[in-house]
Amino acid sequence: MKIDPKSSGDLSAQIATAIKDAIVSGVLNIDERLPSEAELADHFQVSRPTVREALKRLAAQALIRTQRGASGGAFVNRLSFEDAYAQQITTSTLLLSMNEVSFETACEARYALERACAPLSADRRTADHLATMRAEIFRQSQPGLTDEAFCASDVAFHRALVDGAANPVLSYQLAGAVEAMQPLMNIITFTARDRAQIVDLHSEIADAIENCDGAAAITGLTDLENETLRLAQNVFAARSAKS
Amino acid sequence: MKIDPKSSGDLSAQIATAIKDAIVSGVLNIDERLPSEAELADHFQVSRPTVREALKRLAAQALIRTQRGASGGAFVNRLSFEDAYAQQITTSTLLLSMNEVSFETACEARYALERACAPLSADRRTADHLATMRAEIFRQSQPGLTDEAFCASDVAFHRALVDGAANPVLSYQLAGAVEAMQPLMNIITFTARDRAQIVDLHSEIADAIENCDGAAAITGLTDLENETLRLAQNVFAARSAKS
DNA sequence: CATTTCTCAAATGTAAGACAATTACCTCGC
DNA sequence: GCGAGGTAATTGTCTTACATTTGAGAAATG
Repeated sequence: MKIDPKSSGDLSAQIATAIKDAIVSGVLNIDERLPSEAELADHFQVSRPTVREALKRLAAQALIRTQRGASGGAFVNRLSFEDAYAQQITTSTLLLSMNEVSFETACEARYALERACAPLSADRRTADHLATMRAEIFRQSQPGLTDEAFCASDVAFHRALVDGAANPVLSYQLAGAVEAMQPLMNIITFTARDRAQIVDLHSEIADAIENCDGAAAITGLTDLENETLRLAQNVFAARSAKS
Repeated sequence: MKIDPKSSGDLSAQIATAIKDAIVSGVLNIDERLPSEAELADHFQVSRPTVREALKRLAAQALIRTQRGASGGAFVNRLSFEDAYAQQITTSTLLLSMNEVSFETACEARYALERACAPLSADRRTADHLATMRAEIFRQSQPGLTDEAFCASDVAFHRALVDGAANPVLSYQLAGAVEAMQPLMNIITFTARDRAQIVDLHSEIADAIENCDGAAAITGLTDLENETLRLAQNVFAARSAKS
């Protein structure tokens, strides 16, 4: 399983890679126990702290979990969709915030992906998904809502739309695209009129999904994308005019 | 910046979270140097190995990079699209291999997402993208190709298609969906006739992209999805008949 | 005999100190 | 002025030790 080829980087990185390869290639199966830290240290001819650093690298990626006590140790972790969601969201968020991705680019990607889900969601949505969408629409129409809460509700609405497709792989992929947009959306300060328009479009989309009309849902999403872009342009124009 | 709230988990996990929050919230900027390990240990009132384990967790997520020597240390890393690609691909691959995702579900997600890129790619593809697609099509028509090489070329073809959309966020999202499918595709042993059909569909898609015809590209992708599903069903039927 | 409690061993979690390796910076000699 | 070498700072690694948790078996007790 565990040869350590003379590659580059720290020892802990090399060991982490070796173990990761063993997991990916199936040498180590799910829920199988890894050798103890002392045994690994002996095997790789390094000290225990070095092994521990390697294990922490893997734990950070949710590849293993550790348990203390007798018959404890490190176990290969089944990567759950929830773990993957979380990783996706933080990675996507950082990617957008650190790389000066234009609002247009991020928006385009998000709505392109959402439109991909729309026909499936129109086919398969359950009453539960519809109820969530309607509830978020209602919340969004409440006047006292802060901008942050409005955006959070927006995310919840779109999550329900995506989850309606009943395809966990799609949900996983979209989680990053939808949630990572929230910080960008938060910079738009919505006027009452803006919100009303968005809520109307949300209702239009929800209607289309309820009527199992995928094409109408796509149209609604496209309209929403254009509206979002228009609002963003206003904000950016006002900002550059001020400076 | 760095308070350590009484949360759960190991000390190293808590410290890693604290630093990550500082990065995400902007307290630490890109390329800014973190305090030295000794200073962090002093600040958090833990030992240096514990701090190191926390830093390794962050390094595993490409959030920081470290440098030895005087004026070395840990620096906030700009999360590049390439780093994010790599993370996405390994996460997606493990997610599919560890969760008994059906071939149909993965296939549906992949082609739904690709169809989302098709119109954009038809609009924006460069000669370079087209050339890559044609070259991969040519390679796929060579008779001596192994199944693995055929699948790898398939991935390269679809990557070019996706990259043609000229939207790095889309490329990032799709990288996982496309590449993670490869292990699943590899279980299909293609006959010569299968390959010819797939190559024809690839050509059809490339033609559509060349002619800036997004609708035709979507049609071609849908046909390819159906063909892929048909092949997979044959394989699964043959397999269950044998057992 | 059943049940509770104790103790022990194994494993991870944490700490402290030391040394090696690397690298920027400073000083000194020319 | 400039190059060579030394020096300090910092990460990388090793060693040793102790603390904490947890399961399992032994022992005590009803």
